[in-house]
Amino acid sequence: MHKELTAKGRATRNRIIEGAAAVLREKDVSVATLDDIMAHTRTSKSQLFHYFPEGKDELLLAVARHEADQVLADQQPYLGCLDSWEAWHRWRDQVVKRYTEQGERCPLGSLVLHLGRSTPGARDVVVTLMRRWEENLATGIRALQTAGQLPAELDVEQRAAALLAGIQGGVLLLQSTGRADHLRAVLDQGISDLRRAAVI
Amino acid sequence: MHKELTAKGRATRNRIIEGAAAVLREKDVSVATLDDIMAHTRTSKSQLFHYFPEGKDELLLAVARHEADQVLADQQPYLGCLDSWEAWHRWRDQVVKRYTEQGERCPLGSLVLHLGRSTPGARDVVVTLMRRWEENLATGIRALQTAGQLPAELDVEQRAAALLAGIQGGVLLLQSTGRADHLRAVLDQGISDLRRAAVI
DNA sequence: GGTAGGCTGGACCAGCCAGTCCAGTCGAGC
DNA sequence: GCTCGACTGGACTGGCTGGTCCAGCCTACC
Repeated sequence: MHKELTAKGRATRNRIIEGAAAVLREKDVSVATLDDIMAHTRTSKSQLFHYFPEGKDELLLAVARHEADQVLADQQPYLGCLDSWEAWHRWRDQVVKRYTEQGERCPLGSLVLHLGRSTPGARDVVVTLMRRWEENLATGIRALQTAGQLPAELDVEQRAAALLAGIQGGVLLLQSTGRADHLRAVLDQGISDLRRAAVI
Repeated sequence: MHKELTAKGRATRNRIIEGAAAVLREKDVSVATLDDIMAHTRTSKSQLFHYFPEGKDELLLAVARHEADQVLADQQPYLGCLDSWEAWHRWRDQVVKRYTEQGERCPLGSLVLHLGRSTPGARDVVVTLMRRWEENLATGIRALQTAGQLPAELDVEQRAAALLAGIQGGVLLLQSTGRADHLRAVLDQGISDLRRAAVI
Protein backbone atom coordinates (compact mmCIF):
# COMPACT_ATOMS: atom_id res chain seq x y z
CA MET A 1 0.00 0.00 0.00
CA HIS A 2 1.36 3.34 -1.13
CA LYS A 3 4.62 1.69 -2.04
CA GLU A 4 4.81 3.74 -5.21
CA LEU A 5 4.78 7.13 -3.47
CA THR A 6 7.63 9.42 -4.41
CA ALA A 7 9.37 11.64 -1.87
CA LYS A 8 7.15 14.51 -2.93
CA GLY A 9 4.07 12.35 -2.61
CA ARG A 10 5.03 11.22 0.86
CA ALA A 11 5.62 14.82 1.89
CA THR A 12 2.18 15.83 0.66
CA ARG A 13 0.55 12.89 2.38
CA ASN A 14 2.20 13.83 5.65
CA ARG A 15 1.28 17.43 5.20
CA ILE A 16 -2.34 16.36 4.81
CA ILE A 17 -2.28 14.23 7.93
CA GLU A 18 -0.65 16.86 10.06
CA GLY A 19 -2.84 19.62 8.68
CA ALA A 20 -5.94 17.54 9.28
CA ALA A 21 -4.74 16.85 12.82
CA ALA A 22 -4.37 20.57 13.36
CA VAL A 23 -7.87 21.20 12.06
CA LEU A 24 -9.28 18.51 14.32
CA ARG A 25 -7.57 20.02 17.30
CA GLU A 26 -9.64 23.12 16.67
CA LYS A 27 -13.01 21.81 15.59
CA ASP A 28 -14.84 18.60 16.28
CA VAL A 29 -14.87 15.81 13.71
CA SER A 30 -18.59 16.18 13.19
CA VAL A 31 -18.07 19.79 12.18
CA ALA A 32 -14.80 19.59 10.27
CA THR A 33 -15.23 19.17 6.53
CA LEU A 34 -12.90 18.17 3.76
CA ASP A 35 -12.95 21.79 2.67
CA ASP A 36 -11.54 22.82 6.04
CA ILE A 37 -8.75 20.34 5.63
CA MET A 38 -8.10 21.48 2.06
CA ALA A 39 -7.87 25.09 3.19
CA HIS A 40 -5.56 24.26 6.05
CA THR A 41 -3.22 22.07 4.01
CA ARG A 42 -3.32 23.97 0.73
CA THR A 43 -4.40 20.89 -1.17
CA SER A 44 -7.21 20.15 -3.56
CA LYS A 45 -9.92 17.57 -3.20
CA SER A 46 -8.35 15.34 -5.81
CA GLN A 47 -5.20 15.15 -3.72
CA LEU A 48 -7.16 14.11 -0.68
CA PHE A 49 -8.73 11.28 -2.62
CA HIS A 50 -5.49 10.49 -4.36
CA TYR A 51 -3.74 9.76 -1.08
CA PHE A 52 -6.78 8.36 0.71
CA PRO A 53 -8.79 6.55 -1.95
CA GLU A 54 -11.28 5.19 0.57
CA GLY A 55 -12.29 8.72 1.39
CA LYS A 56 -12.72 10.72 4.52
CA ASP A 57 -12.75 7.80 6.94
CA GLU A 58 -9.40 6.53 5.74
CA LEU A 59 -7.92 9.98 6.23
CA LEU A 60 -9.43 10.28 9.69
CA LEU A 61 -8.10 6.89 10.66
CA ALA A 62 -4.61 7.96 9.61
CA VAL A 63 -4.98 11.07 11.74
CA ALA A 64 -6.16 8.96 14.67
CA ARG A 65 -3.05 6.79 14.42
CA HIS A 66 -0.90 9.89 14.25
CA GLU A 67 -2.55 11.32 17.37
CA ALA A 68 -2.32 8.05 19.25
CA ASP A 69 1.42 7.90 18.68
CA GLN A 70 1.64 11.41 20.04
CA VAL A 71 -0.03 10.55 23.33
CA LEU A 72 2.71 8.30 24.65
CA ALA A 73 5.47 10.32 23.02
CA ASP A 74 4.29 13.35 24.98
CA GLN A 75 4.86 11.47 28.24
CA GLN A 76 8.43 10.58 27.47
CA PRO A 77 11.06 10.33 28.74
CA TYR A 78 9.30 10.03 32.10
CA LEU A 79 6.85 7.26 31.32
CA GLY A 80 9.67 5.08 30.05
CA CYS A 81 11.65 4.92 33.27
CA LEU A 82 9.36 4.96 36.28
CA ASP A 83 12.00 3.36 38.50
CA SER A 84 11.95 5.65 41.52
CA TRP A 85 9.32 7.60 43.44
CA GLU A 86 10.87 10.78 42.15
CA ALA A 87 10.43 9.57 38.57
CA TRP A 88 6.76 8.84 39.26
CA HIS A 89 6.22 12.35 40.51
CA ARG A 90 7.94 13.88 37.55
CA TRP A 91 5.75 11.82 35.25
CA ARG A 92 2.67 12.87 37.19
CA ASP A 93 3.52 16.53 36.66
CA GLN A 94 4.10 15.95 32.99
CA VAL A 95 0.71 14.30 32.54
CA VAL A 96 -1.14 17.05 34.37
CA LYS A 97 0.72 19.67 32.39
CA ARG A 98 0.09 18.00 29.07
CA TYR A 99 -3.64 17.64 29.54
CA THR A 100 -4.13 21.00 31.17
CA GLU A 101 -2.54 22.56 28.12
CA GLN A 102 -4.60 20.47 25.75
CA GLY A 103 -7.69 21.77 27.49
CA GLU A 104 -11.12 20.66 26.55
CA ARG A 105 -10.45 19.15 23.19
CA CYS A 106 -9.80 15.44 22.79
CA PRO A 107 -9.16 14.92 19.09
CA LEU A 108 -8.30 11.26 19.44
CA GLY A 109 -11.37 10.52 21.51
CA SER A 110 -13.81 12.22 19.19
CA LEU A 111 -12.10 10.70 16.19
CA VAL A 112 -12.37 7.14 17.39
CA LEU A 113 -15.89 7.73 18.61
CA HIS A 114 -16.83 9.17 15.24
CA LEU A 115 -15.27 6.37 13.22
CA GLY A 116 -16.74 3.92 15.68
CA ARG A 117 -17.66 0.45 14.70
CA SER A 118 -18.22 1.36 11.06
CA THR A 119 -14.51 1.68 10.35
CA PRO A 120 -12.52 -1.47 11.03
CA GLY A 121 -9.28 -0.61 12.73
CA ALA A 122 -10.54 2.45 14.56
CA ARG A 123 -11.08 0.59 17.77
CA ASP A 124 -7.70 -1.09 17.46
CA VAL A 125 -5.98 2.27 17.55
CA VAL A 126 -7.29 3.06 20.98
CA VAL A 127 -7.07 -0.50 22.29
CA THR A 128 -3.42 -0.68 21.32
CA LEU A 129 -2.69 2.71 22.82
CA MET A 130 -4.30 1.74 26.11
CA ARG A 131 -2.48 -1.57 26.24
CA ARG A 132 0.90 0.09 25.69
CA TRP A 133 0.13 2.75 28.24
CA GLU A 134 -0.87 0.16 30.81
CA GLU A 135 2.23 -1.92 30.09
CA ASN A 136 4.40 1.10 30.72
CA LEU A 137 2.74 1.64 34.08
CA ALA A 138 3.08 -2.02 35.00
CA THR A 139 6.74 -1.95 34.05
CA GLY A 140 7.21 1.05 36.27
CA ILE A 141 5.60 -0.69 39.24
CA ARG A 142 7.74 -3.78 38.68
CA ALA A 143 10.82 -1.57 38.56
CA LEU A 144 9.92 -0.33 42.03
CA GLN A 145 9.53 -3.92 43.14
CA THR A 146 12.97 -4.96 41.92
CA ALA A 147 14.39 -1.82 43.52
CA GLY A 148 12.96 -3.13 46.76
CA GLN A 149 10.60 -0.20 47.11
CA LEU A 150 7.47 -2.32 46.82
CA PRO A 151 6.59 -5.78 48.13
CA ALA A 152 6.75 -8.59 45.57
CA GLU A 153 3.24 -9.82 46.29
CA LEU A 154 1.63 -6.60 45.06
CA ASP A 155 -1.01 -7.15 42.36
CA VAL A 156 0.81 -5.24 39.64
CA GLU A 157 -1.80 -5.78 36.93
CA GLN A 158 -4.65 -4.50 39.04
CA ARG A 159 -2.68 -1.46 40.18
CA ALA A 160 -1.75 -0.59 36.62
CA ALA A 161 -5.30 -1.10 35.36
CA ALA A 162 -6.78 1.04 38.10
CA LEU A 163 -4.23 3.77 37.55
CA LEU A 164 -4.84 3.86 33.82
CA ALA A 165 -8.59 4.02 34.35
CA GLY A 166 -8.11 6.83 36.83
CA ILE A 167 -6.07 8.84 34.38
CA GLN A 168 -8.59 8.38 31.61
CA GLY A 169 -11.40 9.46 33.89
CA GLY A 170 -9.39 12.38 35.19
CA VAL A 171 -8.74 13.58 31.67
CA LEU A 172 -12.38 13.08 30.79
CA LEU A 173 -13.44 15.19 33.74
CA LEU A 174 -10.84 17.80 32.91
CA GLN A 175 -12.31 18.04 29.46
CA SER A 176 -15.92 18.15 30.54
CA THR A 177 -15.64 20.38 33.58
CA GLY A 178 -12.56 22.38 32.67
CA ARG A 179 -10.92 21.64 36.00
CA ALA A 180 -7.90 19.44 36.58
CA ASP A 181 -8.81 18.61 40.18
CA HIS A 182 -9.85 15.07 39.45
CA LEU A 183 -6.82 14.24 37.40
CA ARG A 184 -4.54 15.56 40.11
CA ALA A 185 -6.51 13.77 42.82
CA VAL A 186 -6.41 10.44 41.06
CA LEU A 187 -2.68 10.65 40.40
CA ASP A 188 -1.80 11.83 43.90
CA GLN A 189 -4.07 9.28 45.49
CA GLY A 190 -2.87 6.50 43.21
CA ILE A 191 0.79 7.13 43.86
CA SER A 192 0.39 7.65 47.58
CA ASP A 193 -1.70 4.48 47.91
CA LEU A 194 1.11 2.72 46.12
CA ARG A 195 3.66 4.16 48.54
CA ARG A 196 1.50 3.12 51.43
CA ALA A 197 1.48 -0.41 50.06
CA ALA A 198 5.25 -0.35 50.49
CA VAL A 199 4.97 0.16 54.22
CA ILE A 200 2.55 -2.63 54.93
CA MET B 1 -41.75 28.02 28.57
CA HIS B 2 -44.20 25.38 27.47
CA LYS B 3 -46.63 26.52 30.14
CA GLU B 4 -49.47 26.31 27.69
CA LEU B 5 -49.01 22.62 26.92
CA THR B 6 -52.12 20.54 27.39
CA ALA B 7 -52.01 17.06 28.87
CA LYS B 8 -51.99 15.62 25.38
CA GLY B 9 -49.19 17.94 24.37
CA ARG B 10 -47.11 17.00 27.37
CA ALA B 11 -47.61 13.33 26.63
CA THR B 12 -46.45 13.81 23.05
CA ARG B 13 -43.44 15.81 24.17
CA ASN B 14 -42.43 13.07 26.57
CA ARG B 15 -43.00 10.43 23.94
CA ILE B 16 -40.63 12.31 21.67
CA ILE B 17 -37.92 12.59 24.31
CA GLU B 18 -38.11 8.96 25.31
CA GLY B 19 -38.31 7.79 21.72
CA ALA B 20 -35.34 9.92 20.79
CA ALA B 21 -33.44 8.52 23.76
CA ALA B 22 -34.18 5.02 22.52
CA VAL B 23 -32.95 5.89 19.05
CA LEU B 24 -29.76 7.39 20.47
CA ARG B 25 -29.11 4.29 22.48
CA GLU B 26 -28.93 2.42 19.18
CA LYS B 27 -27.18 4.82 16.85
CA ASP B 28 -24.71 7.59 17.43
CA VAL B 29 -25.86 11.21 17.44
CA SER B 30 -23.88 11.97 14.33
CA VAL B 31 -25.80 9.30 12.47
CA ALA B 32 -29.26 9.67 13.94
CA THR B 33 -31.57 11.96 11.95
CA LEU B 34 -34.86 13.61 12.72
CA ASP B 35 -36.46 11.09 10.41
CA ASP B 36 -35.21 8.26 12.62
CA ILE B 37 -36.77 9.94 15.61
CA MET B 38 -39.99 10.57 13.73
CA ALA B 39 -40.21 6.94 12.73
CA HIS B 40 -39.50 5.73 16.24
CA THR B 41 -41.98 8.04 17.94
CA ARG B 42 -44.71 8.09 15.30
CA THR B 43 -44.61 11.85 15.01
CA SER B 44 -44.27 14.26 12.14
CA LYS B 45 -41.63 16.83 11.61
CA SER B 46 -43.98 19.66 12.44
CA GLN B 47 -44.55 18.14 15.87
CA LEU B 48 -40.83 17.97 16.51
CA PHE B 49 -40.49 21.64 15.73
CA HIS B 50 -43.69 22.45 17.57
CA TYR B 51 -42.34 21.08 20.82
CA PHE B 52 -38.71 22.04 20.22
CA PRO B 53 -38.82 25.33 18.31
CA GLU B 54 -35.05 25.78 18.44
CA GLY B 55 -34.67 22.63 16.44
CA LYS B 56 -32.64 19.52 16.78
CA ASP B 57 -30.18 20.79 19.36
CA GLU B 58 -32.95 21.73 21.76
CA LEU B 59 -34.39 18.24 21.45
CA LEU B 60 -31.00 16.64 21.96
CA LEU B 61 -30.38 18.73 25.02
CA ALA B 62 -33.68 17.57 26.50
CA VAL B 63 -32.65 13.98 25.80
CA ALA B 64 -29.29 14.60 27.44
CA ARG B 65 -30.98 15.85 30.59
CA HIS B 66 -33.26 12.85 30.56
CA GLU B 67 -30.30 10.49 30.25
CA ALA B 68 -28.32 12.27 32.95
CA ASP B 69 -31.16 11.82 35.42
CA GLN B 70 -31.16 8.16 34.56
CA VAL B 71 -27.50 7.65 35.44
CA LEU B 72 -27.81 8.28 39.16
CA ALA B 73 -31.28 6.73 39.33
CA ASP B 74 -29.80 3.49 38.01
CA GLN B 75 -27.40 3.36 40.95
CA GLN B 76 -30.10 3.66 43.57
CA PRO B 77 -30.87 2.67 46.21
CA TYR B 78 -27.23 1.69 46.77
CA LEU B 79 -25.53 4.97 45.98
CA GLY B 80 -27.81 6.76 48.40
CA CYS B 81 -26.79 4.89 51.53
CA LEU B 82 -23.12 3.92 51.39
CA ASP B 83 -22.89 3.59 55.16
CA SER B 84 -21.21 0.22 55.52
CA TRP B 85 -18.56 -1.77 53.69
CA GLU B 86 -21.24 -4.17 52.60
CA ALA B 87 -23.24 -1.32 51.07
CA TRP B 88 -20.16 -0.20 49.15
CA HIS B 89 -19.71 -3.64 47.71
CA ARG B 90 -23.34 -3.90 46.67
CA TRP B 91 -23.05 -0.54 44.96
CA ARG B 92 -19.88 -1.67 43.23
CA ASP B 93 -21.67 -4.70 41.81
CA GLN B 94 -24.54 -2.55 40.65
CA VAL B 95 -22.24 -0.17 38.79
CA VAL B 96 -20.35 -2.95 37.07
CA LYS B 97 -23.59 -4.64 36.12
CA ARG B 98 -25.18 -1.47 34.82
CA TYR B 99 -22.31 -0.54 32.57
CA THR B 100 -21.59 -4.05 31.41
CA GLU B 101 -25.18 -4.27 30.25
CA GLN B 102 -25.03 -0.88 28.60
CA GLY B 103 -22.06 -2.12 26.65
CA GLU B 104 -20.22 0.08 24.25
CA ARG B 105 -22.75 2.82 23.79
CA CYS B 106 -22.60 5.97 25.84
CA PRO B 107 -25.55 8.07 24.67
CA LEU B 108 -25.01 10.80 27.21
CA GLY B 109 -21.33 11.10 26.42
CA SER B 110 -21.79 11.34 22.67
CA LEU B 111 -24.70 13.70 23.13
CA VAL B 112 -22.82 16.18 25.25
CA LEU B 113 -19.76 15.89 23.06
CA HIS B 114 -21.89 16.52 19.99
CA LEU B 115 -23.70 19.51 21.43
CA GLY B 116 -20.40 20.73 22.78
CA ARG B 117 -19.71 24.36 23.33
CA SER B 118 -22.12 25.46 20.62
CA THR B 119 -25.15 24.71 22.75
CA PRO B 120 -25.24 26.58 26.03
CA GLY B 121 -26.34 24.31 28.82
CA ALA B 122 -24.93 21.13 27.36
CA ARG B 123 -21.84 21.26 29.52
CA ASP B 124 -23.92 22.07 32.59
CA VAL B 125 -25.77 18.80 32.24
CA VAL B 126 -22.64 16.75 32.66
CA VAL B 127 -21.02 19.08 35.20
CA THR B 128 -24.09 18.87 37.41
CA LEU B 129 -24.28 15.12 37.04
CA MET B 130 -20.66 14.70 38.05
CA ARG B 131 -20.98 17.03 41.00
CA ARG B 132 -23.99 15.12 42.34
CA TRP B 133 -22.28 11.80 41.80
CA GLU B 134 -19.17 12.97 43.63
CA GLU B 135 -21.26 14.37 46.48
CA ASN B 136 -22.93 11.01 46.90
CA LEU B 137 -19.56 9.31 47.14
CA ALA B 138 -18.27 11.88 49.62
CA THR B 139 -21.39 11.45 51.74
CA GLY B 140 -20.78 7.71 51.73
CA ILE B 141 -17.20 8.12 52.91
CA ARG B 142 -18.30 10.50 55.67
CA ALA B 143 -20.93 7.99 56.73
CA LEU B 144 -18.13 5.47 57.24
CA GLN B 145 -16.24 8.06 59.25
CA THR B 146 -19.14 8.73 61.59
CA ALA B 147 -19.66 4.99 61.90
CA GLY B 148 -16.09 4.86 63.15
CA GLN B 149 -14.98 2.75 60.21
CA LEU B 150 -12.61 5.38 58.87
CA PRO B 151 -10.30 7.88 60.55
CA ALA B 152 -11.58 11.45 60.74
CA GLU B 153 -8.47 12.94 59.18
CA LEU B 154 -9.03 11.20 55.85
CA ASP B 155 -9.13 13.59 52.88
CA VAL B 156 -12.71 12.88 51.87
CA GLU B 157 -12.82 15.23 48.91
CA GLN B 158 -9.72 13.78 47.32
CA ARG B 159 -10.89 10.22 47.82
CA ALA B 160 -14.27 10.98 46.28
CA ALA B 161 -12.71 12.84 43.36
CA ALA B 162 -10.26 10.05 42.65
CA LEU B 163 -12.97 7.42 42.87
CA LEU B 164 -15.26 9.30 40.52
CA ALA B 165 -12.44 9.77 38.02
CA GLY B 166 -11.64 6.08 38.27
CA ILE B 167 -15.21 5.11 37.52
CA GLN B 168 -15.41 7.41 34.53
CA GLY B 169 -12.18 6.03 33.15
CA GLY B 170 -13.26 2.48 33.84
CA VAL B 171 -16.48 3.01 31.94
CA LEU B 172 -14.57 4.71 29.14
CA LEU B 173 -12.25 1.74 28.85
CA LEU B 174 -15.17 -0.66 29.03
CA GLN B 175 -16.72 1.15 26.12
CA SER B 176 -13.61 1.37 24.03
CA THR B 177 -12.11 -2.04 24.68
CA GLY B 178 -15.24 -4.02 25.47
CA ARG B 179 -13.77 -5.37 28.69
CA ALA B 180 -14.85 -4.48 32.20
CA ASP B 181 -11.47 -5.30 33.76
CA HIS B 182 -10.49 -1.74 34.37
CA LEU B 183 -13.79 -0.75 35.89
CA ARG B 184 -13.63 -3.71 38.24
CA ALA B 185 -9.98 -3.04 39.07
CA VAL B 186 -10.55 0.59 39.87
CA LEU B 187 -13.53 -0.12 42.09
CA ASP B 188 -11.87 -3.01 43.91
CA GLN B 189 -8.66 -1.10 44.34
CA GLY B 190 -10.44 2.06 45.38
CA ILE B 191 -12.53 0.38 48.02
CA SER B 192 -9.71 -1.76 49.36
CA ASP B 193 -7.38 1.23 49.56
CA LEU B 194 -10.11 2.94 51.52
CA ARG B 195 -10.39 -0.02 53.86
CA ARG B 196 -6.66 -0.05 54.29
CA ALA B 197 -6.77 3.60 55.28
CA ALA B 198 -8.96 2.47 58.15
CA VAL B 199 -6.20 0.32 59.58
CA ILE B 200 -3.47 2.88 59.53
C1' DG C 1 14.54 14.91 -24.75
C1' DG C 2 10.73 11.98 -24.55
C1' DT C 3 7.31 9.52 -22.14
C1' DA C 4 4.78 7.09 -18.64
C1' DG C 5 2.82 7.68 -14.59
C1' DG C 6 2.55 10.02 -10.32
C1' DC C 7 0.70 14.48 -8.93
C1' DT C 8 -2.50 18.61 -8.90
C1' DG C 9 -6.55 21.83 -9.81
C1' DG C 10 -11.15 22.66 -9.68
C1' DA C 11 -15.71 22.20 -11.76
C1' DC C 12 -19.48 19.31 -11.15
C1' DC C 13 -22.84 16.04 -9.16
C1' DA C 14 -26.14 13.73 -6.17
C1' DG C 15 -27.91 12.60 -1.85
C1' DC C 16 -29.02 13.82 2.60
C1' DC C 17 -31.28 16.32 6.08
C1' DA C 18 -32.58 20.29 9.10
C1' DG C 19 -35.84 23.43 8.89
C1' DT C 20 -40.24 25.90 6.66
C1' DC C 21 -44.95 26.30 5.42
C1' DC C 22 -49.61 25.75 5.02
C1' DA C 23 -53.67 23.31 5.18
C1' DG C 24 -56.38 20.75 8.02
C1' DT C 25 -58.09 18.36 12.61
C1' DC C 26 -59.22 18.13 17.37
C1' DG C 27 -60.97 19.57 21.79
C1' DA C 28 -61.76 22.65 25.73
C1' DG C 29 -64.33 26.39 27.30
C1' DC C 30 -68.05 29.57 26.62
C1' DG D 1 -72.74 24.31 18.69
C1' DC D 2 -69.19 27.77 17.93
C1' DT D 3 -64.78 29.44 18.04
C1' DC D 4 -60.10 29.87 19.06
C1' DG D 5 -55.90 28.01 19.54
C1' DA D 6 -53.32 23.95 20.37
C1' DC D 7 -52.04 20.10 17.73
C1' DT D 8 -50.85 17.22 13.49
C1' DG D 9 -49.54 15.74 8.61
C1' DG D 10 -46.63 15.94 4.98
C1' DA D 11 -44.86 18.19 0.85
C1' DC D 12 -41.19 21.24 -0.27
C1' DT D 13 -36.70 23.66 -0.21
C1' DG D 14 -32.07 25.12 0.09
C1' DG D 15 -27.63 24.50 1.60
C1' DC D 16 -24.04 21.63 2.68
C1' DT D 17 -20.64 18.12 1.77
C1' DG D 18 -18.51 13.73 0.36
C1' DG D 19 -17.21 11.95 -3.68
C1' DT D 20 -16.30 11.84 -9.08
C1' DC D 21 -14.12 13.20 -13.27
C1' DC D 22 -11.15 14.92 -16.51
C1' DA D 23 -7.73 17.83 -18.19
C1' DG D 24 -3.24 19.41 -17.52
C1' DC D 25 1.46 19.63 -14.93
C1' DC D 26 5.71 17.83 -13.15
C1' DT D 27 9.51 14.57 -12.81
C1' DA D 28 12.03 10.27 -12.54
C1' DC D 29 13.84 7.24 -15.51
C1' DC D 30 15.17 5.51 -19.89
